[in-house]
Amino acid sequence: MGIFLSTVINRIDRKGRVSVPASFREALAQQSFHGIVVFRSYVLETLEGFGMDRIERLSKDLDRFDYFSQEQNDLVTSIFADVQRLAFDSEGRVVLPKSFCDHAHLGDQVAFVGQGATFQLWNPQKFQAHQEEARKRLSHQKKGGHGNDRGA
Amino acid sequence: MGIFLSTVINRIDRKGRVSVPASFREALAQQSFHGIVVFRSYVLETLEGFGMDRIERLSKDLDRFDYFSQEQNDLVTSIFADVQRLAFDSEGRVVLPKSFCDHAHLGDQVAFVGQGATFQLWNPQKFQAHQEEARKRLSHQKKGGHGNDRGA
DNA sequence: TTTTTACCCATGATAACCCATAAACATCTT
DNA sequence: AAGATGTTTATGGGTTATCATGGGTAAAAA
Repeated sequence: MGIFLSTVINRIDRKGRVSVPASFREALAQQSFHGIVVFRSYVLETLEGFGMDRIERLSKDLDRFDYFSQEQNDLVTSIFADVQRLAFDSEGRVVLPKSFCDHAHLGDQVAFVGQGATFQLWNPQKFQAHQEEARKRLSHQKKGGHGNDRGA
Repeated sequence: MGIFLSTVINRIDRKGRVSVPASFREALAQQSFHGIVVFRSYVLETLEGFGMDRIERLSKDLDRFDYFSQEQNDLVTSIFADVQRLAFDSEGRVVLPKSFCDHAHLGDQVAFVGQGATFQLWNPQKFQAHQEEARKRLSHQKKGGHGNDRGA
């Protein structure tokens, strides 16, 4: 499976369509489902995305007749219930549901942000702020003494 | 076997019919029985649903347990005795028994809620509250300490 | 009969599909 | 090195197919 790298900002047209970056589509090329899988982060104002195979694996992992694990139930109703399968059109675009655009405060642009095995969809301004904070945290950590965790 | 994703709210018409979402029907496509299998959750005010093959597998799984355990008997009574097989009409709709609508407090709308290998039927308002609670619990858990910060 | 259940067709809204253009990028040529 | 050319990618719009929903009617059950 390919990996998702760099940040690409694309436009949302009046029909709500966005091109998924070509490099991301390439990373998803050999999947069963021709499209992406997206859900609302329950921590950040962003959308989490990846390929169908990943959600299928997660489904197998969580498949059980155990109704009494609170955390598992929470995960299932927060993720599977929320997930949208967004199929590519013939040009490699998807349409984001309105509720998802609201959650991530998307206007007429989206930032596709590679995260390795997954990616995120951000309001470009919000992402810039988020990224700067992340970098600041890391550099303070370095100056402060004890080392990075897996930092570059 | 396909998996059940997203939440779709559909209307119950005056004859009691509801369209099962097309994506759910697709997930059930290669099953022997052309319809869904539903029973009342014994934990929540919701209906649990899936395809025929799964109830057959559940039957096999329970077979391996102790025949005379209390839990076994309770499960069998709670699930198998309660299960309804609901066949699709030519448009992919089913009719929910009145006792089931009462259990889940269904009025003229149902939320079909994907849970991966299974799905649930909810009163839309009740589900929204239920989902928000689940998300809140998860996000507190994340912020609270141990996990990574790149939460879903 | 009266009620219920299954099947058939009609319609409006929406999402998928097709083609056209524009912008970005890389390659080749002179 | 600059310009020309070709190719991939992103964007825009129009048209068709699919889906959810509603109603009618005939067979089956009560």
